[in-house]
Amino acid sequence: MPELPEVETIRRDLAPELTGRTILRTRIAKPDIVLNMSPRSLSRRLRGRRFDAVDRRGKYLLLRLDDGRVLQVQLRMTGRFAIGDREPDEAEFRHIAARFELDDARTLFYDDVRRLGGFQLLEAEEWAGVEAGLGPEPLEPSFTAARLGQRLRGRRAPIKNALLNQGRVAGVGNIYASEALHRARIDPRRPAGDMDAAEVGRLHRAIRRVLRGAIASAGTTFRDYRAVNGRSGRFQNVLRVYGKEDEACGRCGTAIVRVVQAGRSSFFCPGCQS
DNA sequence: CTTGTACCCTGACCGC
DNA sequence: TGCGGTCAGGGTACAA
Repeated sequence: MPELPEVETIRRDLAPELTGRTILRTRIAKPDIVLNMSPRSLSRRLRGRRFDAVDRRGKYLLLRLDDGRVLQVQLRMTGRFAIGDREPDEAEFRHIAARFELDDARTLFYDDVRRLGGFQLLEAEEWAGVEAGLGPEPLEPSFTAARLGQRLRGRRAPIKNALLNQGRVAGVGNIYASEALHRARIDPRRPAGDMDAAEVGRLHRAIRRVLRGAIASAGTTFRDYRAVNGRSGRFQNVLRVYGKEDEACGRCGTAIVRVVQAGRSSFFCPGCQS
Protein backbone atom coordinates (compact mmCIF):
# COMPACT_ATOMS: atom_id res chain seq x y z
CA MET A 1 0.00 0.00 0.00
CA PRO A 2 0.71 3.50 -0.01
CA GLU A 3 2.87 4.48 2.94
CA LEU A 4 2.56 7.77 4.82
CA PRO A 5 3.63 10.06 1.91
CA GLU A 6 1.25 8.38 -0.54
CA VAL A 7 -1.67 8.49 1.88
CA GLU A 8 -0.89 12.13 2.62
CA THR A 9 -0.86 12.91 -1.10
CA ILE A 10 -4.26 11.28 -1.48
CA ARG A 11 -5.53 13.15 1.56
CA ARG A 12 -4.48 16.46 0.04
CA ASP A 13 -6.16 15.54 -3.22
CA LEU A 14 -9.42 14.52 -1.56
CA ALA A 15 -9.79 17.13 1.18
CA PRO A 16 -10.88 20.06 -0.99
CA GLU A 17 -13.15 17.85 -3.08
CA LEU A 18 -14.95 16.09 -0.24
CA THR A 19 -15.12 18.59 2.61
CA GLY A 20 -18.66 19.92 2.91
CA ARG A 21 -20.08 17.40 0.41
CA THR A 22 -23.00 15.16 1.35
CA ILE A 23 -23.26 11.47 0.44
CA LEU A 24 -26.47 10.77 -1.46
CA ARG A 25 -25.93 7.11 -2.10
CA THR A 26 -23.29 4.42 -1.54
CA ARG A 27 -22.93 1.40 -3.78
CA ILE A 28 -20.61 -1.41 -2.77
CA ALA A 29 -19.60 -3.63 -5.69
CA LYS A 30 -17.19 -5.87 -3.75
CA PRO A 31 -18.65 -6.70 -0.32
CA ASP A 32 -15.35 -7.81 1.25
CA ILE A 33 -13.97 -4.27 1.31
CA VAL A 34 -16.42 -3.34 4.07
CA LEU A 35 -14.68 -4.68 7.12
CA ASN A 36 -16.85 -4.26 10.19
CA MET A 37 -20.46 -4.39 9.01
CA SER A 38 -22.55 -5.45 6.07
CA PRO A 39 -22.41 -3.31 2.92
CA ARG A 40 -26.16 -2.60 3.32
CA SER A 41 -25.63 -1.32 6.80
CA LEU A 42 -22.73 0.89 5.73
CA SER A 43 -24.75 2.34 2.86
CA ARG A 44 -27.68 3.05 5.16
CA ARG A 45 -25.54 4.83 7.73
CA LEU A 46 -23.72 6.94 5.16
CA ARG A 47 -26.84 8.20 3.40
CA GLY A 48 -27.25 11.92 4.02
CA ARG A 49 -23.98 12.27 5.94
CA ARG A 50 -21.67 15.16 5.19
CA PHE A 51 -17.85 15.04 5.13
CA ASP A 52 -16.54 17.44 7.76
CA ALA A 53 -12.82 16.81 7.19
CA VAL A 54 -10.32 14.49 5.53
CA ASP A 55 -7.47 13.56 7.87
CA ARG A 56 -4.62 11.08 8.01
CA ARG A 57 -2.98 9.15 10.84
CA GLY A 58 -0.10 6.87 9.87
CA LYS A 59 -1.34 5.04 6.79
CA TYR A 60 -5.02 5.47 7.68
CA LEU A 61 -7.16 7.92 5.78
CA LEU A 62 -9.95 9.33 7.96
CA LEU A 63 -13.11 10.67 6.39
CA ARG A 64 -14.79 12.52 9.26
CA LEU A 65 -18.57 12.66 9.11
CA ASP A 66 -21.01 15.21 10.50
CA ASP A 67 -22.49 12.68 12.93
CA GLY A 68 -19.13 12.34 14.72
CA ARG A 69 -18.33 8.99 13.15
CA VAL A 70 -15.17 8.28 11.21
CA LEU A 71 -15.04 6.40 7.92
CA GLN A 72 -11.61 4.81 8.25
CA VAL A 73 -9.92 3.82 4.98
CA GLN A 74 -6.96 1.48 4.66
CA LEU A 75 -5.60 1.29 1.13
CA ARG A 76 -3.18 -1.54 1.93
CA MET A 77 -1.42 -2.56 -1.28
CA THR A 78 -3.64 -1.52 -4.17
CA GLY A 79 -6.42 0.77 -2.96
CA ARG A 80 -6.99 3.91 -5.06
CA PHE A 81 -9.49 6.72 -5.45
CA ALA A 82 -10.92 8.66 -8.32
CA ILE A 83 -13.50 11.43 -8.26
CA GLY A 84 -15.52 12.81 -11.12
CA ASP A 85 -18.87 13.09 -12.84
CA ARG A 86 -18.38 9.91 -14.84
CA GLU A 87 -16.74 6.51 -14.50
CA PRO A 88 -12.93 6.78 -14.51
CA ASP A 89 -10.74 5.48 -17.31
CA GLU A 90 -11.36 1.77 -17.51
CA ALA A 91 -7.74 0.96 -18.29
CA GLU A 92 -6.64 2.47 -14.97
CA PHE A 93 -9.62 1.67 -12.74
CA ARG A 94 -10.82 -1.78 -13.60
CA HIS A 95 -11.63 -3.11 -10.15
CA ILE A 96 -13.99 -0.54 -8.72
CA ALA A 97 -15.13 -1.80 -5.36
CA ALA A 98 -17.23 1.12 -4.10
CA ARG A 99 -18.99 4.23 -5.36
CA PHE A 100 -20.06 7.15 -3.18
CA GLU A 101 -22.45 9.48 -5.00
CA LEU A 102 -22.13 13.07 -3.83
CA ASP A 103 -24.49 16.05 -3.83
CA ASP A 104 -22.49 17.89 -6.50
CA ALA A 105 -23.30 15.30 -9.18
CA ARG A 106 -19.90 13.72 -8.84
CA THR A 107 -18.95 10.30 -7.49
CA LEU A 108 -16.04 9.16 -5.34
CA PHE A 109 -14.76 5.82 -6.69
CA TYR A 110 -12.68 3.33 -4.73
CA ASP A 111 -10.74 0.77 -6.76
CA ASP A 112 -8.73 -2.11 -5.30
CA VAL A 113 -7.30 -4.93 -7.43
CA ARG A 114 -6.34 -7.19 -4.57
CA ARG A 115 -9.08 -6.08 -2.19
CA LEU A 116 -6.75 -6.18 0.79
CA GLY A 117 -7.81 -2.66 1.72
CA GLY A 118 -11.18 -1.46 2.84
CA PHE A 119 -13.51 0.69 4.88
CA GLN A 120 -14.61 0.66 8.51
CA LEU A 121 -17.25 3.00 9.86
CA LEU A 122 -16.23 3.73 13.45
CA GLU A 123 -17.72 5.55 16.39
CA ALA A 124 -15.41 8.28 17.70
CA GLU A 125 -14.45 6.09 20.69
CA GLU A 126 -13.69 3.12 18.46
CA TRP A 127 -11.34 5.22 16.38
CA ALA A 128 -9.70 6.49 19.57
CA GLY A 129 -9.00 2.86 20.49
CA VAL A 130 -7.33 2.17 17.13
CA GLU A 131 -5.35 5.39 17.36
CA ALA A 132 -4.11 4.52 20.84
CA GLY A 133 -2.33 1.50 19.39
CA LEU A 134 -0.39 3.54 16.87
CA GLY A 135 3.11 4.89 17.40
CA PRO A 136 3.98 8.57 17.06
CA GLU A 137 3.35 10.50 13.87
CA PRO A 138 6.87 10.93 12.46
CA LEU A 139 6.43 14.42 11.01
CA GLU A 140 4.89 15.91 14.14
CA PRO A 141 7.22 18.11 16.26
CA SER A 142 6.61 15.76 19.19
CA PHE A 143 8.46 13.00 17.33
CA THR A 144 11.97 13.64 18.61
CA ALA A 145 15.10 11.51 18.45
CA ALA A 146 14.70 10.83 22.18
CA ARG A 147 11.15 9.63 21.60
CA LEU A 148 12.32 7.32 18.81
CA GLY A 149 15.07 5.94 21.03
CA GLN A 150 12.55 5.28 23.77
CA ARG A 151 10.23 3.45 21.33
CA LEU A 152 13.13 1.20 20.25
CA ARG A 153 14.67 0.57 23.65
CA GLY A 154 14.92 -3.07 24.63
CA ARG A 155 13.81 -4.32 21.20
CA ARG A 156 15.68 -7.34 19.93
CA ALA A 157 13.92 -7.37 16.56
CA PRO A 158 15.91 -6.06 13.58
CA ILE A 159 15.54 -2.30 13.19
CA LYS A 160 13.91 -2.71 9.77
CA ASN A 161 11.15 -4.85 11.29
CA ALA A 162 10.69 -2.42 14.17
CA LEU A 163 10.21 0.44 11.71
CA LEU A 164 7.48 -1.50 9.88
CA ASN A 165 5.63 -2.04 13.16
CA GLN A 166 2.96 0.68 13.22
CA GLY A 167 2.89 0.59 17.00
CA ARG A 168 6.53 1.80 17.11
CA VAL A 169 6.28 4.60 14.54
CA ALA A 170 3.19 5.18 12.41
CA GLY A 171 3.29 5.40 8.63
CA VAL A 172 6.67 3.95 7.67
CA GLY A 173 6.41 1.04 5.21
CA ASN A 174 8.72 -1.16 3.22
CA ILE A 175 10.15 1.40 0.79
CA TYR A 176 10.83 4.22 3.24
CA ALA A 177 12.20 1.91 5.93
CA SER A 178 14.98 0.79 3.56
CA GLU A 179 15.55 4.32 2.27
CA ALA A 180 15.76 5.87 5.75
CA LEU A 181 18.18 3.21 6.99
CA HIS A 182 20.45 3.80 4.01
CA ARG A 183 20.49 7.55 4.59
CA ALA A 184 21.25 6.92 8.28
CA ARG A 185 24.01 4.41 7.38
CA ILE A 186 22.46 1.70 9.57
CA ASP A 187 22.30 -2.00 8.68
CA PRO A 188 18.62 -3.07 8.56
CA ARG A 189 19.51 -6.28 10.44
CA ARG A 190 20.80 -4.49 13.53
CA PRO A 191 18.79 -5.19 16.70
CA ALA A 192 16.61 -2.12 17.20
CA GLY A 193 17.62 -1.61 20.81
CA ASP A 194 21.36 -1.83 20.11
CA MET A 195 21.83 1.52 18.45
CA ASP A 196 23.62 4.31 20.25
CA ALA A 197 22.25 7.84 20.57
CA ALA A 198 24.14 9.10 17.52
CA GLU A 199 22.68 6.35 15.37
CA VAL A 200 19.16 6.93 16.66
CA GLY A 201 19.68 10.62 15.93
CA ARG A 202 20.71 9.88 12.34
CA LEU A 203 17.77 7.53 11.88
CA HIS A 204 15.32 10.08 13.25
CA ARG A 205 16.59 12.72 10.85
CA ALA A 206 16.61 10.28 7.95
CA ILE A 207 13.02 9.14 8.54
CA ARG A 208 11.80 12.73 8.54
CA ARG A 209 13.85 13.78 5.52
CA VAL A 210 12.74 10.81 3.46
CA LEU A 211 9.05 11.18 4.33
CA ARG A 212 9.05 14.93 3.75
CA GLY A 213 10.89 14.54 0.46
CA ALA A 214 8.45 11.88 -0.67
CA ILE A 215 5.44 14.05 0.17
CA ALA A 216 7.02 16.89 -1.80
CA SER A 217 7.33 14.47 -4.73
CA ALA A 218 3.70 13.31 -4.36
CA GLY A 219 4.83 9.82 -3.35
CA THR A 220 6.62 6.87 -4.96
CA THR A 221 5.03 5.09 -7.91
CA PHE A 222 7.04 1.90 -7.96
CA ARG A 223 4.28 -0.31 -9.20
CA ASP A 224 0.60 0.16 -8.40
CA TYR A 225 0.35 3.37 -6.42
CA ARG A 226 -1.50 6.30 -7.97
CA ALA A 227 -2.80 9.49 -6.38
CA VAL A 228 -6.40 10.55 -7.01
CA ASN A 229 -7.54 10.14 -10.61
CA GLY A 230 -4.44 8.16 -11.57
CA ARG A 231 -1.60 10.66 -11.07
CA SER A 232 1.84 9.08 -10.50
CA GLY A 233 4.34 10.13 -7.85
CA ARG A 234 7.94 11.13 -8.60
CA PHE A 235 9.98 9.94 -5.61
CA GLN A 236 10.89 6.69 -7.44
CA ASN A 237 13.41 8.84 -9.35
CA VAL A 238 15.42 9.55 -6.23
CA LEU A 239 15.32 6.21 -4.42
CA ARG A 240 18.80 5.10 -3.37
CA VAL A 241 18.38 1.43 -2.49
CA TYR A 242 14.79 0.20 -2.82
CA GLY A 243 14.52 -2.08 -5.87
CA LYS A 244 18.18 -1.49 -6.74
CA GLU A 245 19.72 -4.89 -6.07
CA ASP A 246 23.16 -5.23 -7.76
CA GLU A 247 23.33 -1.54 -8.62
CA ALA A 248 26.21 0.56 -7.25
CA CYS A 249 25.59 2.47 -4.02
CA GLY A 250 25.61 6.19 -4.80
CA ARG A 251 27.64 6.87 -1.67
CA CYS A 252 30.36 4.21 -1.73
CA GLY A 253 29.98 2.23 -4.97
CA THR A 254 29.40 -1.15 -3.32
CA ALA A 255 26.68 -3.30 -4.92
CA ILE A 256 23.28 -2.99 -3.21
CA VAL A 257 21.99 -6.29 -1.82
CA ARG A 258 18.51 -7.60 -1.13
CA VAL A 259 17.69 -9.67 1.95
CA VAL A 260 14.34 -10.93 3.24
CA GLN A 261 13.24 -9.81 6.71
CA ALA A 262 9.86 -10.72 8.19
CA GLY A 263 8.92 -11.96 4.74
CA ARG A 264 9.57 -8.63 3.03
CA SER A 265 12.47 -7.45 0.88
CA SER A 266 15.01 -5.12 2.42
CA PHE A 267 17.61 -3.34 0.30
CA PHE A 268 20.83 -1.96 1.70
CA CYS A 269 24.47 -1.26 0.98
CA PRO A 270 26.82 -3.65 2.81
CA GLY A 271 29.64 -1.14 2.22
CA CYS A 272 28.36 1.85 4.14
CA GLN A 273 25.52 0.60 6.32
CA SER A 274 26.72 -0.96 9.55
C1' DC B 1 5.68 -10.38 26.27
C1' DT B 2 8.39 -11.72 21.80
C1' DT B 3 9.19 -13.67 17.01
C1' DG B 4 8.11 -16.29 12.80
C1' DT B 5 4.66 -18.24 9.48
C1' DA B 6 0.44 -18.55 6.91
C1' DC B 7 -2.90 -16.07 4.86
C1' DC B 8 -5.90 -12.64 2.56
C1' DC B 9 -6.22 -11.43 -3.14
C1' DT B 10 -5.03 -10.53 -8.12
C1' DG B 11 -1.77 -9.71 -11.65
C1' DA B 12 2.83 -9.18 -13.69
C1' DC B 13 6.84 -11.36 -14.84
C1' DC B 14 10.33 -15.03 -15.54
C1' DG B 15 12.13 -19.52 -16.82
C1' DC B 16 10.97 -23.68 -18.90
C1' DT C 1 1.04 -20.38 -25.74
C1' DG C 2 0.74 -22.37 -21.37
C1' DC C 3 2.20 -23.54 -16.65
C1' DG C 4 4.19 -23.03 -12.27
C1' DG C 5 6.78 -20.33 -9.15
C1' DT C 6 7.80 -15.81 -7.16
C1' DC C 7 6.92 -11.33 -5.92
C1' DA C 8 4.25 -6.92 -4.82
C1' DG C 9 4.22 0.69 -0.92
C1' DG C 10 0.04 -4.05 4.24
C1' DG C 11 -1.57 -6.12 8.30
C1' DT C 12 -3.67 -9.80 11.07
C1' DA C 13 -4.39 -14.35 13.33
C1' DC C 14 -2.23 -17.74 15.07
C1' DA C 15 1.60 -20.95 16.96
C1' DA C 16 5.89 -21.52 19.29
